[in-house]
Amino acid sequence: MSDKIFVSAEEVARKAGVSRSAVSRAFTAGASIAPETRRKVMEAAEALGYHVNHLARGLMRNESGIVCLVVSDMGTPYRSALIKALTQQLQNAGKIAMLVNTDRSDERVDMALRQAIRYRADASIVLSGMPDKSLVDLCVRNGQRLVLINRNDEHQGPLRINLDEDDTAQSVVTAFLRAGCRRLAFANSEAGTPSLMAREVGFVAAAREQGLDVTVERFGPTGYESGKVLAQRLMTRRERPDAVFCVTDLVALGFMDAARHQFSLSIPDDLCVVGFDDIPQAAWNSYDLTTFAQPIEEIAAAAVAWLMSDDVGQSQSLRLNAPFVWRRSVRSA
Amino acid sequence: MSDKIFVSAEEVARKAGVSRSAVSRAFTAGASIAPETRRKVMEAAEALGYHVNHLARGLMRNESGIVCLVVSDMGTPYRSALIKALTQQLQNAGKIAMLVNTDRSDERVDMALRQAIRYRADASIVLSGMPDKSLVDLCVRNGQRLVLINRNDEHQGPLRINLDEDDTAQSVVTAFLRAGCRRLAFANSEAGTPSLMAREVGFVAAAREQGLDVTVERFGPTGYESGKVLAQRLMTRRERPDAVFCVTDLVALGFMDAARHQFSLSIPDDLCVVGFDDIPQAAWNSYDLTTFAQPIEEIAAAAVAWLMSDDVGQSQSLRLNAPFVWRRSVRSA
DNA sequence: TTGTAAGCGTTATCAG
DNA sequence: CTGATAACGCTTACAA
Repeated sequence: MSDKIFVSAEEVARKAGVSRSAVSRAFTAGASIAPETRRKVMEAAEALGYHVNHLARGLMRNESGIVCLVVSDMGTPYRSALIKALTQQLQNAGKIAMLVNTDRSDERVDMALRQAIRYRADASIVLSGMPDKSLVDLCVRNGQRLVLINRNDEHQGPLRINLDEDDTAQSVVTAFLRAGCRRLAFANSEAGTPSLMAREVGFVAAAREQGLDVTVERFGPTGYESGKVLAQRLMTRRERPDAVFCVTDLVALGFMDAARHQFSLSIPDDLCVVGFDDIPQAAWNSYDLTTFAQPIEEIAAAAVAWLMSDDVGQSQSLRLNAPFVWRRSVRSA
Repeated sequence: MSDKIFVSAEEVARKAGVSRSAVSRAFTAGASIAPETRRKVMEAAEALGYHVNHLARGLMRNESGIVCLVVSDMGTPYRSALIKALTQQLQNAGKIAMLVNTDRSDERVDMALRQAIRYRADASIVLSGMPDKSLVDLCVRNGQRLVLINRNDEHQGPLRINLDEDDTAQSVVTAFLRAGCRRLAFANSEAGTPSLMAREVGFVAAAREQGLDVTVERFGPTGYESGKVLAQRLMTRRERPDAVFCVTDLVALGFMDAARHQFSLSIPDDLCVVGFDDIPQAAWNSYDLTTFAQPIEEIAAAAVAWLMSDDVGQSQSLRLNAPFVWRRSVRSA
């Protein structure tokens, strides 16, 4: 199938009239080599089209330079934005991203981690799903770094990056109350991941503190279509909600579209809506959605910084803020 | 920075009481090994947490299993959908995707291809930008396969996948005429890539055949915000267009939002809009955009099939269809 | 600063 | 079917 014929350091050495190790040194940052020798090597390398074999280098150095990104739903705005930020920052740090798609079953996350191990990835970053504990242990035991983004769990060893959502529920409730809303609802998916469920629980609790009940509805995957269905369900209730907190922006946008086009509701006059993520579409004129901004660049920066750092770094947990973004989907006064 | 300590085949061999090569065979599909021996090996491997080192395997087999994806604007709906399809299909074919972000300068595409060569990727798939001819040659010379998606150019060696857009311009003009539109416009970005420019040229030509002039406007990058600016420019003209073909869906959605919210126009009553790509957002209720569907799965399938195929495959060019998707942004009668 | 030589973890070859 | 042995292309002591 493939018969690649790459030029090796040996050939470069011959052409440049130096030893094999001189070639190696020429391509190693901070190696002790005479400028003149390096020039000769580089010249020969350029002429022959030589490129260091990172497979071999990784084998020797015990450091592949590869970082494995484990992701599902990568077509989604939030996920793709995060992938973009991560690949960019990894490249800036001299690493290269390997991308594993884990759509379908959760078992795939384990497969992904296995791939990472096979390629001796320096680290893995898990954006979706939860790897089996035994595999996490295996990674850690093998000295492979592991970053878990938004999977609030109790694994030992890896870096866990989560959002600090202590205040979000409070903010939303306050916003809704100020807007004069009293019939609150929460639109959730059936994904049931910890971070999503925490959002629901927090909102219900915060509302109760103000003496308000929340109508909770859950349906399907976490996306636009589910938002529409959730609107159909919530908006046909006897006590129609006048404010809804949607578990993500995508759900919120679907909700808004159904509310407007199927129920002829006006937003924010008849219904206030808040989402979560601040995907680009949330800012589009048709929606102008009030939401919380995922600190994407900070997440990526934190992940990369940690996996580049020298210290052993025991199990560590990081909490980042998701700032409230005020737009027009909630009445202001 | 990293001191990974993975278990090697040697250790497994010792534990299983067999030779190193037996272990290798146990993990090689179709190798001649006794079932009992394989069982012993697998058992020991499982117990020790052994995983074949693909760096070493790639070195020996001269086939890394890596396919390099070269992409810019990966946060965009179309791009991320294509990445998703490609990673999925590559995995199904037993390959793994390496992702290189080439945002910023075009020179980065060359850097990306260099990375692919360094990791001895079995193939590279370029979704954005144009690599330098010398690098393409280098890849080809080294026996690395190369797929260029939507970069209609004249390189030798690689597989080129393009859309067959011969009929699209015609379809759009016909649709606009049927809707009773006479003042046509084309909203383009300033990216100036061949495929985008071909869209413009084709549309202008098709309109002229019907005796109609097209007002062409170009602005900024190819995205939502540019669409808004383009609307501002086109809709303030003396002869206000009553139909616009936007170079991509993202541009079209921005255009629609500006037309509606800044010029209070009704779509499709005052203005007909057609886009290109059929990103998920085009189907959202707020837009319901008539557009052409990128055959994403077919593109991915074609790319993967070609790079898995055995035949030497001389320079080859593939043209896929982008079906017209009728929605409500164009008056039907 | 340079070259020599050993070794990284595999797989392919070739006897047995 | 199995086990030794020689690659694969590179880095890194070590000695010169």
